[in-house]
Amino acid sequence: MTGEAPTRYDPRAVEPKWQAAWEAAQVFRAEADPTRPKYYVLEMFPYPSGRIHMGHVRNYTMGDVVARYKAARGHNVLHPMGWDAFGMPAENAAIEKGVHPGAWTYANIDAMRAQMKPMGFSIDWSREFATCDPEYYGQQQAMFLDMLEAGFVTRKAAVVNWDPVDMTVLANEQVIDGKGWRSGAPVERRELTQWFFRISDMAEELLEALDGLGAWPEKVRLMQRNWIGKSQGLQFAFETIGAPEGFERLEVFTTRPDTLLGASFAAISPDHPLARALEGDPEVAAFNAECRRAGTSEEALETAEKRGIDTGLKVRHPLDPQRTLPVWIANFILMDYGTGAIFGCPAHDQRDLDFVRRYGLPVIDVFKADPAAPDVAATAYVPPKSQTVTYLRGFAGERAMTGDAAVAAAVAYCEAHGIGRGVTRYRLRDWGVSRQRYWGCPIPVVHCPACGTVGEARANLPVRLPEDVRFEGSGNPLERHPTWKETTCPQCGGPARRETDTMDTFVDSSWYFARFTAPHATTPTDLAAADYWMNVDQYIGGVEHAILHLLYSRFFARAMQRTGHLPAKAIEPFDALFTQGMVTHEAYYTTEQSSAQLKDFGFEQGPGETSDTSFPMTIMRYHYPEEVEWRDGASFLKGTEQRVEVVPPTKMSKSKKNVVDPADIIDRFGADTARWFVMSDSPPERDVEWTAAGAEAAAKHLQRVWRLADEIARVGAEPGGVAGEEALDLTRAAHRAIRDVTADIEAFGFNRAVARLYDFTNTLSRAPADAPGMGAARVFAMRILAQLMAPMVPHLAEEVWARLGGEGLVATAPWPEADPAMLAEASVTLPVQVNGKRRAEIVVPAGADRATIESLVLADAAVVRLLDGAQPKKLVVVPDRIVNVVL
RNA sequence: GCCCGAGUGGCGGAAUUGGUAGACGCAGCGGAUUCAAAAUCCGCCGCCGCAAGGCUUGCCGGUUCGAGUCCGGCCUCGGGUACCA
Repeated sequence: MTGEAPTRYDPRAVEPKWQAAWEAAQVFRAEADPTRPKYYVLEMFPYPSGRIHMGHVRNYTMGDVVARYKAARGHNVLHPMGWDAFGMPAENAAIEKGVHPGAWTYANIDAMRAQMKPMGFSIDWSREFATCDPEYYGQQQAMFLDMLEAGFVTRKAAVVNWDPVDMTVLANEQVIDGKGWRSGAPVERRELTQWFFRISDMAEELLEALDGLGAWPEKVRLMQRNWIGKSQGLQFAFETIGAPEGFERLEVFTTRPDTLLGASFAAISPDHPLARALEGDPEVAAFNAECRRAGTSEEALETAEKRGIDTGLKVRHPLDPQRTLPVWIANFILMDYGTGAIFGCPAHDQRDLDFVRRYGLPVIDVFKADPAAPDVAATAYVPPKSQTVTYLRGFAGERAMTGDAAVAAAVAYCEAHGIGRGVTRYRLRDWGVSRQRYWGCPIPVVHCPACGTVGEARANLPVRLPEDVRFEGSGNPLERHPTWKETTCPQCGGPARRETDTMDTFVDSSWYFARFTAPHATTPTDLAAADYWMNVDQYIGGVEHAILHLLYSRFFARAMQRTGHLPAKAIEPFDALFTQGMVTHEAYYTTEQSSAQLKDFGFEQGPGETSDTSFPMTIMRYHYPEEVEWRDGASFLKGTEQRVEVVPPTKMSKSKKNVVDPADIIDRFGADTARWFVMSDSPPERDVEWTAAGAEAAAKHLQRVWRLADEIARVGAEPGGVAGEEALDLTRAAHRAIRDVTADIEAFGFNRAVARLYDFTNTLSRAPADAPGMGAARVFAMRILAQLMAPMVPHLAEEVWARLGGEGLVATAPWPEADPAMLAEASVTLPVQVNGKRRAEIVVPAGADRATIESLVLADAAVVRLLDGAQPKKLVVVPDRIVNVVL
């Protein structure tokens, strides 16, 4: 070894240097090349909020590891990046700060791109686009027109949250405790005519195709299956007694027709036409109005207290016309599912049981586990349909049968007696895409008084958003724009009005993956490019998109294929999916006492109250991690005596201020440290908690690898090459590292790959440097280490590679192959259990047979002692794994 | 409410198909180096117990020669719930 001090690794200098080298060699530029297998890796593109956060770093590092690994394995890799750029936050910024949504969005994109480039991701930036580019949304409008013509689009009424003060439609997120988030006014439900994609027509096909998605997580397929919600059941009509004209029959859908004899009431949604028809009764009107005050979200409806009102109407039981059931309006019946009307069977449905207990309606048992079982009391009896039960009031065959069989028999019986018919229903509803907002893709349709609703002429696309708009927080800016909506009808040429709804941003993200294959095409896609690059081989993103985004994309790919925008093979666009966890951090807050006045909450001043009528309240204030310090086993606001409350790690969010800015980490430690940290420790599908100590440890390790490489390079390889047992041991360890790290990367076990790389680094640094042939062995091992680390920490890997005289760039070097001859193990250590507890271990040659192992075990001192002269009852031998002696 | 996950030392986690629970890392402790410190290197490190030994993968029960892993019943936390993206 020479006496020189090792050079220190300086990421600030090294990282830009290699980024420039990759740029100069155009390493990440993707060009179609039919001679090589392609690989398309895609991470869910970001919303341009303004800053990248650790979640982005983790997501894109995972994709980058895959992209760099696949490139090293000889694939022609496509790894693009873009921006999901339409959406509400831009409009909120416009309202709050007076900036134009477009200016705000493009400034954010510039800022985020500038933060992302220093991360050294292997992205083909020449394919970048934002969904708010007219070149993108214009093509989206063209496809909308194709889909309109092909029958994939429809218009119908839908219910929205309406803020009566701001005169605007609210997103579910903007409804807090049933009140508008800005105005504080109680939200109303309002029905609007909206544009829909007819995704429900594809329910069966989307369901069946899930079976083919073998490289998707099972949980995502399950969630989609349940979301589509195929169910088979009976639809029939009750004959009503005393109902208003036109409501002589009440259509009901049930998945449990076998429980029809247990019906004790019928119930309809407050939004059911019959419920509306009865609003002449002030009590009914008041009840319905009350129900409509809650938000429109399923969560709000389903978690609300179960309440109802008796309409006084009756219906006849179809199997027993002498029996009549009361008709209730109940807040838990969804108008969107089935027919908006049900019959209640409290004995076998917990929600119905809770309801009848509250309102004193009868409970009628239909079946029991066995005839002697007690009657239903506090909990409904709801066994799986596959279970055999005994029907007490059977009308459909045998008394003892499974629920499934009974349902089928009940449907057959009802069909034979003209009571109803078996139907298949899906929970999946059509996809409403209309948004009454400015910052979205305009729906390219014109309303003409003469021709009706007409698609805009292709020559007029894109229908651009107007620039001169004002944002005041009320109404739809496009609707209020003085001239934008005035146009001429593309059919008759007469004056007409533009559609002022824009599209749901989920539309934008439902085809961007296809656009990346030909981002500058003058048609939505280029079929040759799509044919080469599709499908996405590996898609990576958050599990929060498991249902909506992925289902909409699957629908869109099918619709695009049928309108000629994608090849047939792309109807399932994502071959493999990986859902990664979030990056979390503790959150910190302090509380302070304050006072508030009722008028602060929008209440009017009461008669006896003066303007200073106030009440105490506690205000919570969040603080950034760097404002907090630990002292005497407690946390304080830095430099003060104020105690800080610590919230367990949650998703990093601006509102909780528990964010760590990747830019700060890059400034301090470099991009490789950030990349190494987010790949370490936590399995990628699970949440990872960001800690300052972890980041420092990552930086230290990378420095250590550099020192080791530098030292090995100084010593160099002796001319004789690898020789000697110790040098051979190190070489074997290198081959094992290749085998294990490769397997871990293939299996998305990045944390395991990192652990193995730590292990291998330890082995390498502890190998005796002066053993014979060790110089060559160490140079070989160090180069392997650099290559195996390259997908995670590409800059350090290039520097080490260059220091060791590696040829060209690691980024373009082929992935190392493990030599099977170097992997064989001579002997194995077998644990010996006695009665299932480990008591000894024996070393046997690899592949030793049962007899050899048995004789070794029975001769083992510990086993002999425990046997104490007796014969074992049983000897379980699993060759190469374990031995269990049963006494 | 409903659907889907997750729970292992002080902490993040590891553990082919049921086969040595705790790899690797963080924190901590001890030592070397140093005038001292930083940095670095070496060692120890689940819990109880002086020890022999016993206990231990959210809780309760089961299957098995053997359970973190399989089955049944809970608890807690997280994601989604159709206009957040």
